[in-house]
Amino acid sequence: MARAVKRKTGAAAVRLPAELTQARRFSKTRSAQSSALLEDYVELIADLLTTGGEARPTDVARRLGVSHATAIKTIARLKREGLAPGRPYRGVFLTQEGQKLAARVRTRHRLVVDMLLALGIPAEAAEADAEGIEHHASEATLKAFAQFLQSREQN
Amino acid sequence: MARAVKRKTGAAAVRLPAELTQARRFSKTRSAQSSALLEDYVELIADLLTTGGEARPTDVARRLGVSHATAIKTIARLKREGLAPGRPYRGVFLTQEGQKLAARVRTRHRLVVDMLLALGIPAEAAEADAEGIEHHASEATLKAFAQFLQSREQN
DNA sequence: TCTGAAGTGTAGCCATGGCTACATTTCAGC
DNA sequence: GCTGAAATGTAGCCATGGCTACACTTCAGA
Repeated sequence: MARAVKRKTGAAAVRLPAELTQARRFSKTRSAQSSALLEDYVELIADLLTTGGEARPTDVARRLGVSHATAIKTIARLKREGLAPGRPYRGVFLTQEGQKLAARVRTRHRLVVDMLLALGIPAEAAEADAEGIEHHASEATLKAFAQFLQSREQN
Repeated sequence: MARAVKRKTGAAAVRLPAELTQARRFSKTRSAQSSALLEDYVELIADLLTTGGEARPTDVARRLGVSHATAIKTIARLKREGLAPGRPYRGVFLTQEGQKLAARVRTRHRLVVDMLLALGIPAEAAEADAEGIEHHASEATLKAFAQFLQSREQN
């Protein structure tokens, strides 16, 4: 049983499209994960700025449940990528681009949460799941969510 | 504007529950990501075993879109965690635990895909999004998805 | 039986995102 | 003004999950 069956020596060159499609899907999922972190930071910074007028690394760290060192390191990456300017010891802000990203992320987050709530999922679970789900919802999915919610409202 | 406002020196001790809740949510999301990879591997190995009778590292790598070295390294981790036994050069299999996990993951995957399809999302987008979403759907959310689909069928 | 191609495994590199420990800066209150 | 506590920043460690390069096994076919 353990012995491998006949090697498909020649067949390896004939790559099946289905195989490639699946590989592409996984790649997409992997890259989504790398941008997810930045999106979370930007969204949180925007939230801190609007509610408190300032966004300090310590607050970011506390809200995300990571050490302040981790938060500062990631914020440095935000700066490198032109999303969040800020001078040392003076808190962090958002560039126009950062603000646009934050707005998009916030809208998307609310949409996903509303969708889950509409399905009858308890608030706490809906919030928690949305945190993970939102980074993997394509435009098509978001549109479908919006349409579902809209059709719901009309009844 | 850049100057930080009054430090809330004493208030730091009075941790808001909302803050902790959010931090907990993010932690949960982070840990979900670490198990997501193993789940994907186990699901794929199960699929290869049922359709082809064997699961070879190269096939796994090809389907996931990673190098064979990466696949082998992760499969080694599966072995360490008691999910997938296998002797060198003889393909990989699943322990009972691994099979149970695979079954759970497969059911969940299909549920998420069906849900997205039911919302009118195109098949390719539904498959791709499900790949990311499935790892973040709690029991409550899965139950809600199932109920939604069931109510749909009755109409 | 031999051999070479394909598959498998190993070594070692990189980036990311965690962490702790330590150094520096700021600023409220004396 | 000083000073000490809190915030901020830096250094360096670890694990994970990618990769390439190279070494070793297997086995189909000559």
